[in-house]
Amino acid sequence: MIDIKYIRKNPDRVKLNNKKRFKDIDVDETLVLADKQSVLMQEVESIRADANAIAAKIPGASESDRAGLISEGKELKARSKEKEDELASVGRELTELLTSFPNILKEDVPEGADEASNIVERVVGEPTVFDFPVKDHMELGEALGLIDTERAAKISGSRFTFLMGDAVLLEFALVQYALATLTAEGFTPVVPPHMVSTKAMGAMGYLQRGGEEEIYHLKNDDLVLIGTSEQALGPMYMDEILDPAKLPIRLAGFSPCYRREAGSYGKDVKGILRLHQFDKIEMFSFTEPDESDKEHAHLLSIQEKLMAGLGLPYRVVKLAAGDTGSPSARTWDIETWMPSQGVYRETHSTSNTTDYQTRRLHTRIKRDGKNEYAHALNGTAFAIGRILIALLENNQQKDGSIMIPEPLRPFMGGRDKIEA
RNA sequence: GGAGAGAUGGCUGAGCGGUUGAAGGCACUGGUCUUGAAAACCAGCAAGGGUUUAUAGCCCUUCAAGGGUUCGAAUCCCUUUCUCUCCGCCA
Repeated sequence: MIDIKYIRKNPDRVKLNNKKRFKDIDVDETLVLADKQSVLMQEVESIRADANAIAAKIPGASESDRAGLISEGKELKARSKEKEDELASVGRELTELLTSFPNILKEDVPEGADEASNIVERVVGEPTVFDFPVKDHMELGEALGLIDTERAAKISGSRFTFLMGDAVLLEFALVQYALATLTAEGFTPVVPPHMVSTKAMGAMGYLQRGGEEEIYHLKNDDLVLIGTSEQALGPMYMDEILDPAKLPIRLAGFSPCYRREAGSYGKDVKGILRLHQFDKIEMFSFTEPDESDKEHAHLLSIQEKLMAGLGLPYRVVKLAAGDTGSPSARTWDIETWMPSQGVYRETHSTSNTTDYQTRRLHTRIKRDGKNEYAHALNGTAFAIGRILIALLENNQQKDGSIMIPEPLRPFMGGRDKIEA
């Protein structure tokens, strides 16, 4: 959600921003509605003030005055009720409109409708070269007893998998490596609830405009499964006022991610690139408003540090306006080289959501006696499925074994390769 | 899952239809006293929103959350959530 005051002050900038993001939202209508709301609010408050004044007179009033005051009070009450109903309906309409606004993009975000306009900022490492026929992660994984999607399909359907054996050890090695790196950076490891209330999910902005299609809903309990730990970490400080001295708050969430993948039938059906369930370590930061840009660069640098440790070839991409998610003001993706596909695929993402989520969450900080919305940022440390693909494919040897990156070896019993 | 008790300001704890936005205590802030500190004494001290140059004033809202009764609700009624005790179940 963006600030109505901001829209009022900069209507043209908001219009331009929406246009860049290919969102057709009526800014003028929103402003008309907002004005209507503030007029109504003042009317309601003034009626209430009158009603309060009358109620205060009654205890001391004479018997003869009493009846008159009470009927006057009744009248005001009825008038106030009428206005309140009107105000509530305008409020609902306005909130609905406001939540459809995307965040205001940072100046440096490239224009363009889709990923074709994304900017490759740098390429690190060279696409891996093999002097033998390259196998994809499924061939490798099945041969080594790491991945069994067929049996998973039998019990759960498509887009599920059994990770087994060294794949599991590799997952926990990645988790350990990431947590060691992140705690050194001041992150607090967090295992969050995997189910959150629809209220919390709604406050994170994931339930509007078709968002609910993507989310598993446990209807008996009105809980939803998180699609990323961000959805549990963001609402953690809902309705709280944070002490700026304690910022930034840096959280490293480890959790499964549950995704219905409703709109992706037939896309990436092979292997473990796109699953209904995968584990992920996610970075999440709350900062002061003027620190979020610096923090965003920092999150990206941590992602690159983690990648450098694994020695995988990747590139950093800044997403174009149309490819940037609604809550984000700027998003960088890290795309890692996938030898079997011969392309870079997204393995990491980091977004500065500025005050877009914190405004709905009412997560604020008090500075110089004033309340301001904190800024929130998120970034992938490792998404287990995709990083496993990259590791298996890039590190495969001619004999079908997989070299283990050096930083993971201490967590793999000191071994340097996975073999049959 | 069953039975009961509860939720009030930073903390503690009164209030149980009408100057109660909320007694008292602790903590905190300022002052007197003191070489300094402590103690004692005096004074101040909730938050959110609107209006405003204002962290002045004025107005609205807030005693877990939501709804209701009433001219008037922290106080009465309903619903929900959470906490505690006992029983049951369980990793």
